[in-house]
Amino acid sequence: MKALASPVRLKIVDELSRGERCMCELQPLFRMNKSTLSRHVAALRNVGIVSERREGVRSYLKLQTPCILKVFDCTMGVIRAEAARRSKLAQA
Amino acid sequence: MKALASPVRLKIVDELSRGERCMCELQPLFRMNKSTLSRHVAALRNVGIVSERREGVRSYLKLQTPCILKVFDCTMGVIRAEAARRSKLAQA
DNA sequence: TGCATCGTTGCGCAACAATGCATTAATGTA
DNA sequence: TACATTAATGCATTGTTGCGCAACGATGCA
Repeated sequence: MKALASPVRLKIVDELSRGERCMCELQPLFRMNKSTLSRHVAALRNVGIVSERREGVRSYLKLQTPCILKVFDCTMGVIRAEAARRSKLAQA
Repeated sequence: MKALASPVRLKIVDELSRGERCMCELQPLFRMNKSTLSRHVAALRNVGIVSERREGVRSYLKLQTPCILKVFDCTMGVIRAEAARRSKLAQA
């Protein structure tokens, strides 16, 4: 869960949910230093959420756990329910 | 996701998955100071994972999001797959 | 009112996580 | 071989989180 507790890593997972990507393709999507991005990806690899396939000098990343998309669904449900609850409170 | 990125809070969710509990029932399950536990519970309440019902001096907590149990399933799957991968590597 | 119980909040400290810079390792190409 | 590209790592700095202690607010009861 810690590995998913970061907006940057969630965005990486989201991007990989649409297909394999190499580090160099991810870099333009983030403003951060490439070393920082590398460490975020490493965090996801270390826990097995993402797998790596090297091809020459490039390393291609793949989402290893389709069920994570269900996790996102659950999360969005919680967010929506909480937003509804708050607007109801504000109205009252 | 940050709210679930803590062993303590995961244990709280697990306990609440078996039914409503008050703070005073949770306290014996943890060695920590009650203030710390209170903060962990507050973190879960703030994002809407857990809801609260006051009854006199006690506050009863309830898991608001059954889909979280599916998240646990997914997580266990990742953990098992990663463990298998590692033992395979170690063997080779 | 006085007192006990349940839970929250302010504060300071220690541990941990995220970041950029500089460097290094591995691979491909001229 | 020399050089460029891709990715990982060591280090220092900064920001965030977890924790216990002490104090506080709220409720119930004698």
